[in-house]
Amino acid sequence: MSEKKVIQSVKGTREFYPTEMALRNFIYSRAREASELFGFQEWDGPFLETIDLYAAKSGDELVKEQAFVFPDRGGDLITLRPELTPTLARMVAQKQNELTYPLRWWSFGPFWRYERPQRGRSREFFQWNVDMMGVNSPEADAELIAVAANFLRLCGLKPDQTVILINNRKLMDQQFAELEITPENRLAVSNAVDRRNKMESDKWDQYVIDLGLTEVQLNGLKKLLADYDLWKTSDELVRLFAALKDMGVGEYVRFDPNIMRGLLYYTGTVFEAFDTSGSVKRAIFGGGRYDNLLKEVGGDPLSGVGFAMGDVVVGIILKELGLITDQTSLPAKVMVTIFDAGSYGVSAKIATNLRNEGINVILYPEPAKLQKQFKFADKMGIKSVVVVGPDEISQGNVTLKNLTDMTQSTISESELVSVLLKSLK
RNA sequence: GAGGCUGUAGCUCAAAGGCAGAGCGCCACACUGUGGAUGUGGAUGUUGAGGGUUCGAAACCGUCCAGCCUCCCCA
Repeated sequence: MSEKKVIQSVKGTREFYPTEMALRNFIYSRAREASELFGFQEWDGPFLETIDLYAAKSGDELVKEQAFVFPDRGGDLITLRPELTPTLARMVAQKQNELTYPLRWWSFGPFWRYERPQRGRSREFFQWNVDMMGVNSPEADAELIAVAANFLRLCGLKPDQTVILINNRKLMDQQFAELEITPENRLAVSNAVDRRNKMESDKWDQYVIDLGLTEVQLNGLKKLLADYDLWKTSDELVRLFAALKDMGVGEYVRFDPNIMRGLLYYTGTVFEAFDTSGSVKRAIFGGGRYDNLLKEVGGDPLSGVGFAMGDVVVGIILKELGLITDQTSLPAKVMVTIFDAGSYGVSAKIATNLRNEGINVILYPEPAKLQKQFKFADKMGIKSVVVVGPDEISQGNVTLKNLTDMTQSTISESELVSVLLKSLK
């Protein structure tokens, strides 16, 4: 440790020690549970893709600036996948007429983006993707939001700790039209809306004026963005919020006209989730309806709705709120000690019997002072320790110590399994 | 890609040009059949890397690397 220099990991990559792995698995298991509650099927695509797949969305900064691209030995440009949606579009397009719709798919896997690592953002991350394709209705949109809300609930995040903000691109487009904002200008205005909470108020006003809007339009826009009842004028949103209520997640959602989302392909409902403490300003997840995705990869038009969630932001929030109740990193609840070299065989057989009953057991790997073995058990969080010394062996007994309440009792070896099964329940 | 802050023991940090330290953790013993407590003792560093200035650098200067924050973008 003192002389050799440890070679650094690649910048922005993740190292999952058992504690971090438990967090990742916690997120993965909750994502799976939420997905499966709604009948979604798990799928995955390649981690490597050609750059052409992403080039279909030309002009996309995601690919040009933020993708890991390198030549393979044949000189072709290979990309570490920065997102899943193009892969989804291709895989659906390839079997478009064989698949059964509405199609409900979910996926959880690694992605890479070459950006500056900072809080909530790394170059390597895991992302949960959930999509429904082949149906276009506010109720379908509501189902996706309900999956996401159920994930929050399963993680122990309460409605007062997180909120899913919802808007609709069509509604905003119509409002922009009423303000007589030209169609060419609407994208830039959308981006301005996205950036509004990052800029000072008067600077933002000037920014919007610089885009070519009049004072009247600016004031109309500001009034629009403050109108939290605007959703009542949209049939789609009225139906969406009704469905969300019926699906039991009304507490988690709120209309917010300021949610636009940068991605160009969203055409209707859009949504993003945040933690209300504001400790992490980034969205926990985001998604929306896209109606024209398959055309770009050669398929027939097929509408869909989906969202994606990275593991980094939600991981920070779960850690901060102390919600990691999972004991995934607990290796075993039972440890069998080795009293001395001569009794190793007895201990090993006891451990084997317990394992045959499906109990996870650590057998101390060598004779050592009991003190040392107990200390190890304590540090590993093991609940029960079995001691098999000369006194026990001569009587056919074992001593079982409960490290949680410090009690211990000597019982016959034949009782051990049933006593342990009972206490571990 | 742009701007700012930071980097000292495993961790959190002190030492403000003059002997590299503390707390916690770790290891051993007290305790040869029992963990967390207590006591005693012990180990640990190319001060992120490599240069420069200086009699002398953890400190000052520039370079590189890494982390954090803001912007860009986004999960």
